[in-house]
Amino acid sequence: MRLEKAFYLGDDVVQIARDLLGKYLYTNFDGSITAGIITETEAYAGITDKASHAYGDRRTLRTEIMYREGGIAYVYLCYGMYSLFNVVTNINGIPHAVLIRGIHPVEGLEKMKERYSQRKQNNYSVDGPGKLSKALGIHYSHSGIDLQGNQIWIEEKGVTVNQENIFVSKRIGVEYAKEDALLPYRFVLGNYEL
DNA sequence: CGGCCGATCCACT
DNA sequence: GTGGATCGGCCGA
Repeated sequence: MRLEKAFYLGDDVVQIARDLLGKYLYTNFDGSITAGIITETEAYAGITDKASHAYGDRRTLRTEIMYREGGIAYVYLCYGMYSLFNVVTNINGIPHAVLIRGIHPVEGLEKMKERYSQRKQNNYSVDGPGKLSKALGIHYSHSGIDLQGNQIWIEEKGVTVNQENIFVSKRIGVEYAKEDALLPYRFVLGNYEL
């Protein structure tokens, strides 16, 4: 079952980040479907969050995507070579987003491998926001696309997530955000049952 | 227009 | 543990 629009419109981005664990992230690019179970997320809480690109109500061509109604992708280029995939949440005008940091591949493994063909080591792990975007064929040019469409979408497929198996921590790589860097907005899924 | 820097990853010591 | 790759976005002038 594809997640309905309402899932993305909630105003608690931290809870949504937690709820996305165990969901299936699908893509359909260049003729192939690839998918993975979401295992790691981070919440970015808009204009009051110093780690967010929208901190201080910074409206630019790039961040404008996050201000739109929830249920679309926000993808941006990081360190000049990595596309990082986020899910936009909340109503129009509030720039909340959830960064997907890790997945467990479940479908289209050969295609993912192909996208990694230039890598020297045979390591198909997709723990890491840059790596999973590459494996799934997500590019920063895809920023703004609708998650109800046929290119990127998320499904609930009955994975049982026990709250005790969710590890909570501060977010990665946001030291510049000072005190907000310490917020417990990162969620990692340990064991789960299909 | 110039310059700085990043929600990363990999190779190498 | 460390540094290089690599470039769009953002800011200040």
